[in-house]
Amino acid sequence: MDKEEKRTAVIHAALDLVAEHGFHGAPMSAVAERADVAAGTIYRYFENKDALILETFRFLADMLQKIVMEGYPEGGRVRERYLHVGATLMRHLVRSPRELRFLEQFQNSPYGAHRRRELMLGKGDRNLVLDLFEEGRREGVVKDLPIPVLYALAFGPLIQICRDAAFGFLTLNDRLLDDSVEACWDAVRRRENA
Amino acid sequence: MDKEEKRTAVIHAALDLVAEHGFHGAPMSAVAERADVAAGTIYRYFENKDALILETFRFLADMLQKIVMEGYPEGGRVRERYLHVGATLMRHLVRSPRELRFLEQFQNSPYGAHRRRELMLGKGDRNLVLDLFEEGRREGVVKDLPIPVLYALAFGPLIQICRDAAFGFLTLNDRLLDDSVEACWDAVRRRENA
Amino acid sequence: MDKEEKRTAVIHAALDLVAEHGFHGAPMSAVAERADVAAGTIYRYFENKDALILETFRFLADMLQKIVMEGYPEGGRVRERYLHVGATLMRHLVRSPRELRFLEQFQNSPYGAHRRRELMLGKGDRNLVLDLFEEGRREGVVKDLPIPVLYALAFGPLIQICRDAAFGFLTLNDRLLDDSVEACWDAVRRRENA
Amino acid sequence: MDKEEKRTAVIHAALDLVAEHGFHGAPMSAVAERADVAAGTIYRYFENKDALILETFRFLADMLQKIVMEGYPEGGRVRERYLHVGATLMRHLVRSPRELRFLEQFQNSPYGAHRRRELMLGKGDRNLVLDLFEEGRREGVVKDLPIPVLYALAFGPLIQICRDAAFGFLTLNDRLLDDSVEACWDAVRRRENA
DNA sequence: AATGAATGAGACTTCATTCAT
DNA sequence: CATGAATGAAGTCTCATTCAT
Repeated sequence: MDKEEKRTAVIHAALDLVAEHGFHGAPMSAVAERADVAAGTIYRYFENKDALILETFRFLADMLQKIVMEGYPEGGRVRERYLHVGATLMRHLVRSPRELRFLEQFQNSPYGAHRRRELMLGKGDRNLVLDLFEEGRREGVVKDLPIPVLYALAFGPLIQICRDAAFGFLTLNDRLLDDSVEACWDAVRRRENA
Repeated sequence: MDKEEKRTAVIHAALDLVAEHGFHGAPMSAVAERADVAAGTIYRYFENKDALILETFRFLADMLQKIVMEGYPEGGRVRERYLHVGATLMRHLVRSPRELRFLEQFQNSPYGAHRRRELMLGKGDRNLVLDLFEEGRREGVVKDLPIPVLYALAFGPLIQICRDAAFGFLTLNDRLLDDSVEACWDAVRRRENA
Repeated sequence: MDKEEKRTAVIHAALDLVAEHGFHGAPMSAVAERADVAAGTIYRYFENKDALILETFRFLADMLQKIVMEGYPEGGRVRERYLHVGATLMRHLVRSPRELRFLEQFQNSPYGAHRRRELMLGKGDRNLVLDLFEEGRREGVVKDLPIPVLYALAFGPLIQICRDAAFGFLTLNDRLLDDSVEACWDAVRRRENA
Repeated sequence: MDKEEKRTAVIHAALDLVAEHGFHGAPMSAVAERADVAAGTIYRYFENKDALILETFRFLADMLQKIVMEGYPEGGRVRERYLHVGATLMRHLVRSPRELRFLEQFQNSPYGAHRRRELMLGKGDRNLVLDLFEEGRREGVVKDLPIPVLYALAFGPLIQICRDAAFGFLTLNDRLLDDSVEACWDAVRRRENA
């Protein structure tokens, strides 16, 4: 196991444990054991527990961004692009309840209180969703509401629905999944528009 | 201070501390101090910490239900009734960041993992929101989607928006608040309808 | 064992262990065990390890001051008063190698770096040794040197000699003890004087 | 960097770190970093941390001895020779608070508990100070007290005074420095003598 | 011979819970 | 019933030392 693999192993272990048992149930000792490294080793890669959790989040956020970018209809209409993002995101999360659980745990925790907005907004030069909403507003396709509101309308329900699916409150098939994304589009689109 | 008062004092103390500092910052000793009772006394009223937190959540959920019931347009149309619930809820939470914070902390924690659905669905003989959605579907006013999906579409964004407001990412005025609820209604209503 | 006894037991345990094994060899767990209390109990009486060590030092310093005050020739000449303090101090420390060792450990440690001067100078309204030196200088009995220098000349060797005795490098009888104090007096007294 | 240089680099690093932060603040990893060698390398030159600290002390003790021997008035009178040793020692330590701090840290630590006497007594065939005192006693110039007592009287205060100067409790000029050594001489000399 | 990543024992401290008063 | 001191398991993190490269 080389250096990078070990780092990744720790991140995966943290992801798993937090997803399964919450932050409370993910002591560093357990993370170490699951990653098959010694407790002290974690501290060579991460300054402290906060840093580990934060990097785990970033690892996940990066991954999601990559997934969403695959097949992204670059030149397409705002609606098509949003539907792609929403559906791709859901499809992935529904199949990865572990990641979903982690994101949930993270969002409302001392760790992630102020990082929420990093998710899915991209962190490089390009900000996928922000661009989408701004363009949509300019074109009059999307309601003239503040970005955080649009963000909440467009993605809040999707994640919650995946969560319900993960808990077994709901069975998600492709049809229902698409309908959910479409319903969110109804929330953000201007009513005069299709 | 009689028995019931003491119980309530403990619940309020727990609510405050969890809201302010998270579960992490709400040790039983601090709850006891804030409630002005001895640490051991809490255990006469609540079996353990989990039970205390859970009862605190229920206390809050009951309170929200009462608030939402006030001025509820019993005989009105589905749309009006939803708009009342959504707007009343937001208006209250936006002014009570303490309660909002607690609910957030609770939702994604070992404590509340499986209790999420209790909120706002009522727990007595009557289930406000459930009735609303079922009636709406029957009448063809609301999309024919599973209840959890409708629930996510209708309320998920509202709470998230309040949270954003609490964090200062957003300034909520009455207009924006109403527009947000209206947008959620767009998500759940059948497009053929107003 | 009542409250104050327990506090004292912890202080004694800390004193013993630091004296025997140095700060390094006095982990809180060992202090707890020696004091016959649980590890957590210590923290009811002392905020943290630093505080425990500091209070242990103060306990000792107070004790020494009391011992030195016994039989102190209040109205006597400076020489007599110094000889009393020096000899009483030595006599006590020679019989209490534990206390001696603690004081040594304490002096040059992160804990006591800046507290050195508290020792024996008294902390209340009255400062025994300071008064002694100032009076001696005024009367021309003591050399006109800064207080810290006088302090070093008058007490430094005494403590070192006790230490040597504790380590067995030296056997101290009453005669030798008195001669040592007398020699220190020679260091601080003006040569023209007896 | 050849073998001996590397050894010396490690010793210097240990000296610096212990002086600046105490033993507590001188982990082997930090020593290695400061010495610009790998952590493991230290163990090729020193069996363990204790050994490193001990050798650092010896390095310092040797250095001090060399310094004191410079300009030593070999054939001179006991008084002159003592004054030379005392003043040279003080002058050096006052300008080298780093070395002073190390010696302090060392003296009362698990490391140096029993090594104190090595300092300044020389370790080769010749024992500078011992010879001085013995000769002084024989000639009747020095009090007839055991060597450790004379040692404490003659050198204890000097080091303490340097320490006070290093801590800023005292400002040492040449005059005060000489007076201090002279005062110590008063402690060891027989009163009938000059 | 040198490296430095890995180890894991152990340090300090917190806190849910109990129980003698 | 209430109290709150006591408990001790468990958490985070450090660091002397080893060993594969």
